[in-house]
Amino acid sequence: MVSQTLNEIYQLLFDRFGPQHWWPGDTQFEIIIGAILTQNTNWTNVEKAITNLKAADCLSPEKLYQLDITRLAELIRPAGYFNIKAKRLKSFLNWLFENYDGRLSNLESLDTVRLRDELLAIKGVGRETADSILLYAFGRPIFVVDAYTARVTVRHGLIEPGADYEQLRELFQLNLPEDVQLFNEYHALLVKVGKEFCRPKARCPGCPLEKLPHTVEIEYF
DNA sequence: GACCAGGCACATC
DNA sequence: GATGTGCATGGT
Repeated sequence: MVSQTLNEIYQLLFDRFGPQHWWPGDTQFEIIIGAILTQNTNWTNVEKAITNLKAADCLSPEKLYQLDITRLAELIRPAGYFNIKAKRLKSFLNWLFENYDGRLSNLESLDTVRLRDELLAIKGVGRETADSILLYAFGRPIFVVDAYTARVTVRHGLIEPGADYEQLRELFQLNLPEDVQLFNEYHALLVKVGKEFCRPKARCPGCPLEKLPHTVEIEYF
């Protein structure tokens, strides 16, 4: 039973690592900015960029909307891909101001499917970024998939190699209760175990999931 | 010095 | 629809 295995994995991870307190961020807006900045980037680099934005007093929708894009790129430089990410942050803010008066509170009344579709229409916001925003900034019951999610589930035979993003998201959403706090903690725990043990092309001694069957050889993923 | 990191858009086939 | 490439800093 898939749901049973998913529950077992969650318990093993939670028992080992405990609560992860995600998303690291003080405000709804900071969470959204972090979600864009962390694309294919280590979180410690994102923290430096966010620190710069705070020091420049630019971490609000109004300030960031008005900030010169060249200046914005300078501030977020430590997060890498700074030119493209400056554009992506601007495209989010342009959407917010042109359609919702620059107010995140105006998004709360949208249903989750509508909000997801609108986020995905923004250049620079893909599935993982949109779903991170939905779950961690808006508290919607959407399971966030990332490279770690794929690696762990493939290695333990829960899904076939090559499964796409939506298949992975359905694996969790259809086999777990629709619980925002569970989705929050589960995704964070998968990132934790991915960073510390379930790494590319590496065996994982000491991994909390070590005793579970591995149906896919490490070399393949 | 190589490899990796909490992706995405775009070109090409 | 699948695959390849550019984007870039900082830690291991």
